[in-house]
Amino acid sequence: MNEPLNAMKALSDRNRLRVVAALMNHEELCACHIIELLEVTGATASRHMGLLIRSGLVQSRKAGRWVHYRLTDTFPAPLFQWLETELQTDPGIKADRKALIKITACKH
Amino acid sequence: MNEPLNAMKALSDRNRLRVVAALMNHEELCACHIIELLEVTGATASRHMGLLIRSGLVQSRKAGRWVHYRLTDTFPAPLFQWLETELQTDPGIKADRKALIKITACKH
DNA sequence: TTGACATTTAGCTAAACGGCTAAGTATAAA
DNA sequence: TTTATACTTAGCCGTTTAGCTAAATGTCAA
Repeated sequence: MNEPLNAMKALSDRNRLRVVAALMNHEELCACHIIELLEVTGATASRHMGLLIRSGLVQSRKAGRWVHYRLTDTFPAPLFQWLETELQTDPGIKADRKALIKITACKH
Repeated sequence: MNEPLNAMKALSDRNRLRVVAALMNHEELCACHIIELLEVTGATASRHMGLLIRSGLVQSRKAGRWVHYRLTDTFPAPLFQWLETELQTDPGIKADRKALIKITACKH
């Protein structure tokens, strides 16, 4: 039960769900993008990402000073499918998608 | 985002996930069955079930002094599918399934 | 109506959690 | 090597949550 339980715990926070939704549309995001999207401190973002990584839903890649995050290739497909359909029409997620266009404009 | 978020919150607790897993195999369970399965007080079980109902994943049916719970017919199918495959092999869930045979032996 | 039983609600406590700041680590640039 | 930058870790604080007991509510039986 631990695998689904940990995934549920990881997704039971609004900001972490926002990050996962963002990663479903962006392949890869830098820590600084996530900080800007969530409007939290780097410390807070880092703790959220650490939890997502320990849950097995997200993986990170270090490139110089930057860390890039992406969904793992073992991200549960049914979960992905469900979130995709549910979050498609969500106002908050749509606002995030729009914000991310500007946020990801400056590449690292 | 609220619909998936509330579902995730509802399933981010071990005992509530156990209840949902039980309801995936039993169509309908009485409050007293859930109390016996989780080995918690009636008050605790009631609070968990209230939260599951507010999340939209579970519905209740009052029959005299007893309340019966079941999954809603709008329970997200992808979520159901994922849980079904993941929980199938889980030792804790398997133990619950076994325990439920005895627990549900006395019908109301 | 009274009593017994099933469940819910209210109120408490301890633990978990999400936010922050400050300090630590690692890498790149000067 | 020193300084600046990107991120993580540690520690604090207020809020939420899961458990409990006790009291309230609702229903059936005597």
